[in-house]
Amino acid sequence: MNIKEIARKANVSVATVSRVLNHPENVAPKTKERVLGIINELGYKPNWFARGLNFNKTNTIGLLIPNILNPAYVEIAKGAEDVANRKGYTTLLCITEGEVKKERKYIQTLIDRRIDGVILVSSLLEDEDVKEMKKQGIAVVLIGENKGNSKEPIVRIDCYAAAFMAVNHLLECGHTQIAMIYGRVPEMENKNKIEGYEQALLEAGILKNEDYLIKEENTIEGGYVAARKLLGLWKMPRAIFTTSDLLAFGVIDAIRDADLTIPDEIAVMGFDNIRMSNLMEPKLTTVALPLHRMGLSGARLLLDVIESKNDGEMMAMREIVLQSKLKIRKSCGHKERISEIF
Amino acid sequence: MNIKEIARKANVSVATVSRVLNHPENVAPKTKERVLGIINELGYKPNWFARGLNFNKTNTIGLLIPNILNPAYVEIAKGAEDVANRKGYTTLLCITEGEVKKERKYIQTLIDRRIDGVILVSSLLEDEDVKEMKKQGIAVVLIGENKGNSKEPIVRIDCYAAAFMAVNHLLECGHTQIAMIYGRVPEMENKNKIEGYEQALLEAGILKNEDYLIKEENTIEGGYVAARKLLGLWKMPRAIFTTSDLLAFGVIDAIRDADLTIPDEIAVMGFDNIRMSNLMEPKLTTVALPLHRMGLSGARLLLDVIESKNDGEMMAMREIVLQSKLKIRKSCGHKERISEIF
DNA sequence: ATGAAAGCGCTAACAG
DNA sequence: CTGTTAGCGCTTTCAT
Repeated sequence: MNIKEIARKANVSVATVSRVLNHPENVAPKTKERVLGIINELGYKPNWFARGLNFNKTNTIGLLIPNILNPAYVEIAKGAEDVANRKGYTTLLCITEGEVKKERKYIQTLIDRRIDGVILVSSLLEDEDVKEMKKQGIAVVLIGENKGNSKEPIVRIDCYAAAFMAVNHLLECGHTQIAMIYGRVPEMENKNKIEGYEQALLEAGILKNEDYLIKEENTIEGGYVAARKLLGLWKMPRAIFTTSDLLAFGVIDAIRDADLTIPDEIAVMGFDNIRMSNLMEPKLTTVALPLHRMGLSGARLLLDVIESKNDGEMMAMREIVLQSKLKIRKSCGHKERISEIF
Repeated sequence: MNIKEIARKANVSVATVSRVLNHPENVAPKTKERVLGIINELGYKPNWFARGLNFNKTNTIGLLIPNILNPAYVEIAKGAEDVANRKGYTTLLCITEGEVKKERKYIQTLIDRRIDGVILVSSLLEDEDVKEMKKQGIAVVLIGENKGNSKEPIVRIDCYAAAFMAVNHLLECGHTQIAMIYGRVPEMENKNKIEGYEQALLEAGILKNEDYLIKEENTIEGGYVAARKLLGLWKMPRAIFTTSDLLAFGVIDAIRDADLTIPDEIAVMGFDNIRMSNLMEPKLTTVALPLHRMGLSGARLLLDVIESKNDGEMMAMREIVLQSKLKIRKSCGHKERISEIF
């Protein structure tokens, strides 16, 4: 069923039907009523393609995240989707598995489908890729550190400071043998976290130990594997800082399998504060990120860009830096016990 | 840039360019080469809308799931997306929050966008809604029990049998005071699980206790709340069967907060076997579902329907029943200890 | 093997 | 306020 059919049944021209749908204010109440009646009665829906062909606007955004089995990303995605939905946009969720190749492939389909904009979460895409998208008229917003460090609007947290804070907490708990396990992705974020970790040690006058810095898949399994390496070391670390709660979960599992106790024999610090981090035994001390808010802000930013572009006014570069804070639970020992240690 | 431009630069007609793209076998090698050259050089991409206007095929499927923060659904989604992706389809992930209203809204946008098919996971949609979609030419496949129990192709597991098996295990462990916490959604699935639970008790000659059957949100928080109620009962249950691992997590948390020990003082049985269920302390005994495979099979089924529809051959109703099995870990006590109990 | 031209369903400028 | 009509970019007959 098409607009012509509706026009015929309503005894008007297709233009009038179209107007009823797009500029109802320009059509006589009586005809409007009649046309609307027929439309509802027949359940007519304008053809999406024909519409797009004219408008070249899809009311669709893309959302690229590395891994959907990591609740941290899901939280972000959920925040973004909420906003998009509320504003009448549909979201295309793309799981990149942390592979640039997959990202590029997704970007291509997204461009094909003429989406209005895209949110890149911890993407490995280069400046060049971003340029390409913008050339195709697609708005781009970043969440978290991205490789293509171009001047796009971005929502992020200060990973360097967050890691510094986390490691400092470990230090305050009396630890000196502090290892760090970081995920292969997100690349840039983890780089900053490493700097924070190293700076904290440096300021505490602790020499850095290459064996204490391990890169692994950013998954529970990755954490497990990395922890095994650490636990097998001649001089085992007494505290492990991980760049994600998922990694921390794996670490905890490995420590349990090794019959060591947390936090007495070894402390574990997470990062993200996903829902399940306080279900672990012991409850995980971690860096709390405003994940949902990150997604929210990112989507808002993107929609702003899209709509301001429609109005022709270029948007100035914008950067939103969100706050992270330490969530102190049980896995790093209690501050009250510091005295016991010394 | 459009097909006309390519045609001009290649000194051919638009028809030829179109043919190069769609029926390359019908165009002379030399011209084909030349046109392809220009296309690549200019990075030309056919307009998605114009294409759709002719084909009325979008290579897109929709995937409705109740909750993206439940890893069980995410696993299913991932399985489906894998298949879809591999076959060149894009997936529209829709999070329904277990609300029919949201489901209907999503269905409407999906229809608008002329997607080729949709996978309904534990949907609350009625037969009528499904009819509507099919009328609009959208293929429908179900995963899990759905409300609209229409004759659509479906992938499911036998929830009744699974619950029966789970409760039986609890029985074998010597339990008699067995409670059940079930989620508000998925509705039909949980209904079947209740039947399995009641049947198992019946066969064991245990009278059913209305206080022992609790409905709550299908989340960690829901499990916590429900467990609190149970623990506050005059005659507290000594075993709790939950219809999802997420609920079980909340239950475990509540039990810990009440300073009770699992499984000695109270046993917990989960359902789904999501990745994190063996990170809990104690490791969760649960009903293992082939989640990824469910998604996989669902997507394959859907694509079959879509493509067979294209070939005009109607597909017979198909039902795929997958196997669930008990994953015995620590949270329900050890079988070896049954003797101790008696 | 290629081109001309008729649509696909809709929107919007233009004319009345 | 409403109708006529020319596109939007592409595919596909039907000729040649």
